[in-house]
Amino acid sequence: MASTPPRAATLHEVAALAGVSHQTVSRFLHNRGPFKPATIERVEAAIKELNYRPNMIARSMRTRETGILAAILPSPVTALPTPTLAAAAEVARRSGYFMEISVIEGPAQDRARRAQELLDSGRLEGVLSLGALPGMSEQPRTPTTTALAILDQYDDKLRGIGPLADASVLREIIQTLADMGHRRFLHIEGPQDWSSARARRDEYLRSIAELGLESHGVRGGDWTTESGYAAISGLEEDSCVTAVIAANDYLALGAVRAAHDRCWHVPKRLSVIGWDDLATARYTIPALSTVAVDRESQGRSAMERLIALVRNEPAPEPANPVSRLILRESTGPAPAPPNPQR
Amino acid sequence: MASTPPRAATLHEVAALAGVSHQTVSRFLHNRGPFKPATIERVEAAIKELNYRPNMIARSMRTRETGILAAILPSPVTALPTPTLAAAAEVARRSGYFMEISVIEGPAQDRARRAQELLDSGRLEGVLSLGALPGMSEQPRTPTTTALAILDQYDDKLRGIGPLADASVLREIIQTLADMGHRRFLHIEGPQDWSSARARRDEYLRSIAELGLESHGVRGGDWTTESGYAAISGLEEDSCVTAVIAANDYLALGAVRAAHDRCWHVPKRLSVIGWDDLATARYTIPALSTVAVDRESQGRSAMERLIALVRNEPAPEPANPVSRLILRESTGPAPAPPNPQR
DNA sequence: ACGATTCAAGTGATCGTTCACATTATGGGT
DNA sequence: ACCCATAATGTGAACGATCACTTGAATCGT
Repeated sequence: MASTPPRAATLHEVAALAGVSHQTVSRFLHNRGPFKPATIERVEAAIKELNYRPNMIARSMRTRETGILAAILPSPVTALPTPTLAAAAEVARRSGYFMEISVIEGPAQDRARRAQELLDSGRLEGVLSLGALPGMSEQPRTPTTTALAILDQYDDKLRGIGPLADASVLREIIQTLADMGHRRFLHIEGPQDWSSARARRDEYLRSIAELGLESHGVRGGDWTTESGYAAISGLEEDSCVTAVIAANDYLALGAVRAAHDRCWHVPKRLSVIGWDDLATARYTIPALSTVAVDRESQGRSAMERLIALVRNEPAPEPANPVSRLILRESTGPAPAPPNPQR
Repeated sequence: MASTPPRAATLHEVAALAGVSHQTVSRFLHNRGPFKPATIERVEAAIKELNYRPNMIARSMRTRETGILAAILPSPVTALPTPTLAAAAEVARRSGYFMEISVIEGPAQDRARRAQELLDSGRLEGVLSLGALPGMSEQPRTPTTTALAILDQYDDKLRGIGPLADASVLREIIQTLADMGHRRFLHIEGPQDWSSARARRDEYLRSIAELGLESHGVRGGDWTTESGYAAISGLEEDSCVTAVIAANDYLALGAVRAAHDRCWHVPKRLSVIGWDDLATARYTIPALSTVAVDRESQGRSAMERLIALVRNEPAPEPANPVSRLILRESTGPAPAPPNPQR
């Protein structure tokens, strides 16, 4: 009807049009207190007429609550951890919060600075970091600080978020492969500023040593398929490596393809095992052995922890993250040694 | 030193401590106007002492600018389109905006409603939707509305964002396969509320008809590997389909594996082609033929369009999205007919 | 018919910042 | 010593909502 107003309608304008006070409209929007039917009608009409929408910024300014939590992730991640994020978002939603995702680029140092800016902005009630932030640790919300929870499988000091399930699975993997006759291993690691990557690497080295097996070393260094491909295609022909443990499925897929390209059959000549159980892992050829991490429950309990920190409630019982070894076609018995030793 | 203050320091507190007016501190924070060296020193000291951080909410309330754009995506997407998002975020960053990602769950109807809420919240200066929003279309920013750009390969009315590169590639695919002797095709489609999925399906049907080839129909319906697997494993043994065109790489990977499981060699018995050129597509076995969509430039120009809408500038020249057919190991000549016809 | 009680709605301050404007130093020329 | 331009800083009102109170209208028992 009327020409476009110069700006969005405010509470006061609605109130004026409805012939009531601004406070009445505010109460109406929050379903507080009883109203006379006539009032309801007039206010509703005015809201509709002006196409009124509450200004969240003004509201947040007064209440100091935004209802928004952010999940932040480092950018150079091959694929965003969708199931983790989805589970976290679902928990947030059910608790009345909205979760947004902020991708923070750059080296670890920069990331911590940008994360601090987010924490200080006052725009967020809590921040869930996927991946470690150098020099920062979990903190509850106070009038001066925004709550921060860190999901990095383990926090920086390896104080367990749940038991060290991570490590135990790696040992199980190596034991299983050893039982199949494998003696010489290779680890393709992830970026070492991820504590989950560090934990896998460390447990790999420890298990190899404790079980009296041989390691041909550690390669890789980021989370990409290319890196996995390079790790295997760069291997000497006589390396005698028969089993490869990759820090994630992308690395493992690259490794499988590299083996294929140099005519090393997987698993007859080389066994490969990944980590994460990507949605496609059971459909690849050969189907990829991997570690299924319960990413849903991981995301869920991290978000529950964050919300407890936001509300200054005691931390909820953390769900035990269950990491489960899944053997598929990419692993098998070690090949018979090319030239028998005795 | 001092005990934790009841709440974060404000401009006024800094000003009081430094012995200047709040406005001087504000100016200082924005590098406006010259200052006496002594003033600079005192203000800097006060900011440090109180660990002052400007409250972005209060600032936004006054300036009506938040510097924040959001990319929204529907949730049931197998993997977030990382390259697109990264490119978009980079453009935003360079233009002085911060891009956050909001995942909106639920059916198309709900999504549109939630998107509208985001648009109305006042928290965002612009919204970039990946995927169509029923009943909503691109709009510039006005005092009462938030800018909205939609990236769905093509917008709802198929008014080309750039030329219909999409379609032309599909025709090229079919022509190429026909040249290799293929006569009977199958399309595995994506969800039809995505206009890109619709465009692929429509062009598939049109090309088949115009080139005088046969279609065994259309299967699929979402973007998942499972769906692709089911499409092929459900195929009759005597379907005579020799070429499968999937609407994305996940569907294609499922199709390849299903073929493998029923002992249909890819590509000797069945050629499969995907869409998107996933990072892993060139490493799968067999390496997947696919369509490389320039997702970076797609994300980039969508974000440039959004920023122009936010600033009420004329729309920038859209970069021509170049879709390029990449033939790898999963496609090959059609098999000789099992029983020669003449 | 009147005071007490509950119902319904109104008033003005406030959150922390920026805007528009007013005011007070400072220094140089005559 | 005075004026004036410019440098440097100060003042108070917005922004649009909510909070903490206060006030006026209806209801009811006696």
